[in-house]
Amino acid sequence: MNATGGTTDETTGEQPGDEVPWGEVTPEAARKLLVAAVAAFAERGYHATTTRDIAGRAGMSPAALYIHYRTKEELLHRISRIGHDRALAVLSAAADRPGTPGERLADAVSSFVRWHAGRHDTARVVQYELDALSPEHRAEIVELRRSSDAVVRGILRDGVAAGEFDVPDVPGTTLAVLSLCIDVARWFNVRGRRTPEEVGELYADLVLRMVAARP
Amino acid sequence: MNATGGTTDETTGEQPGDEVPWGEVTPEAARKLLVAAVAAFAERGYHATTTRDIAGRAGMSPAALYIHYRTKEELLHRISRIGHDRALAVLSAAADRPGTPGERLADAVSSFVRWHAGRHDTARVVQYELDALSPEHRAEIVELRRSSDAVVRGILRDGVAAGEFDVPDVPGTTLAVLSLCIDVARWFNVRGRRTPEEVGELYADLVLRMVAARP
DNA sequence: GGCGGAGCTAAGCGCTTGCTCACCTTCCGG
DNA sequence: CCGGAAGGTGAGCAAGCGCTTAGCTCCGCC
Repeated sequence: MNATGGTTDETTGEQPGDEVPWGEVTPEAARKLLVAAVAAFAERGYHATTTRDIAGRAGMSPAALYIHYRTKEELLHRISRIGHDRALAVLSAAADRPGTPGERLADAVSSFVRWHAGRHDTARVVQYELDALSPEHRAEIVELRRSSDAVVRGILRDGVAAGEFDVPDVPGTTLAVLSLCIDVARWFNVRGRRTPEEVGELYADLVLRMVAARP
Repeated sequence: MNATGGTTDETTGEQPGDEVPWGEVTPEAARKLLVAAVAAFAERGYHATTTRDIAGRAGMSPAALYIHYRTKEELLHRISRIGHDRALAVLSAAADRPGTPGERLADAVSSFVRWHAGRHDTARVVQYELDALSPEHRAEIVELRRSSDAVVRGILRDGVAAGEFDVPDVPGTTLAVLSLCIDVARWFNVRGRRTPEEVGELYADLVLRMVAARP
């Protein structure tokens, strides 16, 4: 079915289970357009990006976009939906692994941060272009976000119950932890000094200090 | 000159030294346009806001904007410049007050957070519309941002030198602290459960835990 | 008491935007 | 060998954009 025999996968250095970046977007042309849109939205923002710009980056004519997507907003929605699903999957996987609350929290934070740093263009679109979505699509994504919140809050509650954490304000601290991780997408620079792994480790340590019980 | 005799100041409940929100913008019409622009940019983003929208909110015709500002981008630049100056002033004032590094850090974080929460519409424009500025204007603002970084890094260094803090990675922790504070502008909601003061206190506590030396 | 300039508006210019449509390929089952 | 769907293009439409301009009103000043 795929037009070219050659593989055009960009190796992104994530876990082995991660495959091709946007492999789930099935018609090859639709995938190319979506990848181009992610790059454009991340660089300039949704409203400053034109459909001609997206099509141009994908090496196609502007009209081609409307064969695979009804509107520019639907394209953003597809990106947001898949991106949020991925981020939530990364977070949940870490949270569900066995271990002490401290180990699970460190794992969750470092994984989540690694995703936001490594896929920072996707993450930027997903986290910062929410308001460009239609009200219905926005509501759908906000619901996913509540799930992320629940995952982190769950770990904190477990740690408090086990006497391992000292967290006076669990909802507030959950908010702070997620905010810290998400904002990585804003400032992370590929040409900067830190790798996604280093930032993940640093942040896991900082978050553990935030919640650790004083002995 | 002003049409109505009544004062239209919105009381914003900041420190007494803070006066009218955008008092330094001198022709009254220019101030009204700028206030309208802040509201519009914060709500929809710079690129999704039209000059007609700004003028409409200010109760004027679209052409009036170009009497006081050369372009829409200059309006954004004025907002960014003044906003960053204010935020940096708040941060520096707290950092320069006498006290232990711990006290100064707590004071700096709570003040900075209070500003980002209380003036969250201004902060949102200032922190998240940086890329809409022209390269020259952008560079100017980035320079201001480096000053904020230096202020926080200075406190951390002092605390480490005094043996009060345990911070293995000072630049990285500086980044995290500032990121945490700045991102408040993104999620803070006036109709939410927390007041700016409460968030400031919570965050000051969390940051102190991040850097505290283990006894 | 007429004058000049500052402040503002109605109208609109030139251009770009999201999106459409008539038409052209390519490919595959009968 | 051919008919028709699927996927793509060039040209372009209506609407909206940032910004300009001609002209009006108001007011301090000689």
